[in-house]
Amino acid sequence: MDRRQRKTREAIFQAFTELLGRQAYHQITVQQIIDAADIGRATFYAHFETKDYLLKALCEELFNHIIDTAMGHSQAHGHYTCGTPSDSVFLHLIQHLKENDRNILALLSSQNNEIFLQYFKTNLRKLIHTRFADQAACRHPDLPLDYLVNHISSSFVEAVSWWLRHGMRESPETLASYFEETMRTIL
Amino acid sequence: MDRRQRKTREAIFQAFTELLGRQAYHQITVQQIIDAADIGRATFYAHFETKDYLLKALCEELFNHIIDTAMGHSQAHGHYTCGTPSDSVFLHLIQHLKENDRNILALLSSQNNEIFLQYFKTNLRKLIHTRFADQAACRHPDLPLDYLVNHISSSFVEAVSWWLRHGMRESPETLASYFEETMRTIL
DNA sequence: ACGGTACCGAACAATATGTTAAATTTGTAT
DNA sequence: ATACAAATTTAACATATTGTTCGGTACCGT
Repeated sequence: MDRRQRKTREAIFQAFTELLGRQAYHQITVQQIIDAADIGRATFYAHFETKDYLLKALCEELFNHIIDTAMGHSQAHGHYTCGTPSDSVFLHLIQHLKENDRNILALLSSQNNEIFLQYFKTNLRKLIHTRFADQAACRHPDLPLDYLVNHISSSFVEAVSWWLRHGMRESPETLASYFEETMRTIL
Repeated sequence: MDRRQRKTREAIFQAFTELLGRQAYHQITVQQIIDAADIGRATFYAHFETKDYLLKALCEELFNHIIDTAMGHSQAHGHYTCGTPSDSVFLHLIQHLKENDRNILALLSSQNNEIFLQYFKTNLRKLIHTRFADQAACRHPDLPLDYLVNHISSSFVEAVSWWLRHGMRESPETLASYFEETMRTIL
């Protein structure tokens, strides 16, 4: 990819996330992004068809990265933590979030959370499915697998969301233990 | 309230919900609502300052009603079902949803679900708090009450959301039993 | 150094928003 | 039944945003 393209694309993402930290998504105008990124109007539309597509691209970059590293983590350490392999993944996810890459915490906690949590949830379902489906299904043969996967992943996202709402007072370990406790019967 | 006001307010709500069944909230314009409701432009703004306020008003009417009746139900039948008072409330909630008052199912399931689920969740937290706080806190003294309430209510909303996504194939009783099962340790 | 391509800047039509004013219809209280 | 009050209508208005177009400029990769 052309160097110029990378730079403006990065500038747009940068400006966009910075704006998202201050205002709700719906209230942000393309013009604001253009001004903040300091680019020409036509340039923006050369990169993204719409504000919605920009959001989508940002989310994909963000969550694909998070889920992928978590995926790698859980696989790499899988055979070292046979006893309770679950908390390992979730703890790593929380810790990774706390590193606040690209100011993701602001995006997840602010007025925009509905949008981002939706993406988060969707991506997480894949992880949970490949990682814990067998385990959960074995413990609850009477529940549909879909239902279980949905319950686990949405519960985790809601736990993180709760954590953010309350100013992240708990340590990642504590939060992970909270989550683990509510999932005791399931995982 | 003036009869004319009631009628136009109702017409606006009617048109709005009907539109929400077909398009996403953000894509709906005030003009569309005006046309569908067949009212003058100024009239709309005399009733609602903004599209967002209209949404808020609709949500409040919708969920206040649902939660209130559920609240009443649980209190009225409380002493008859001392054994498992929990499923009673949740089952009634699901059944009430299935009656599809004001086409609420379309709103919850369509592209707008994030918005409505958010309202649903918020209102449900109050119900859960006054109804199950003691019970849950007693079983999990080491978890913050906030966390528990959030977990229960969001799990229920996610269960309903899952149910809708899959075409409501299960009966309300079955869904309630699924939910009950995942909440076994907690409630 | 050269060809290609990404950027700029300005202008453009189209559309949506929210407000205002006067005229008209309707409700309600007496 | 009447009269006053209040809601609705219609049309016009300024403003803001969107997405596109085009000629010109600066930059990249080879």
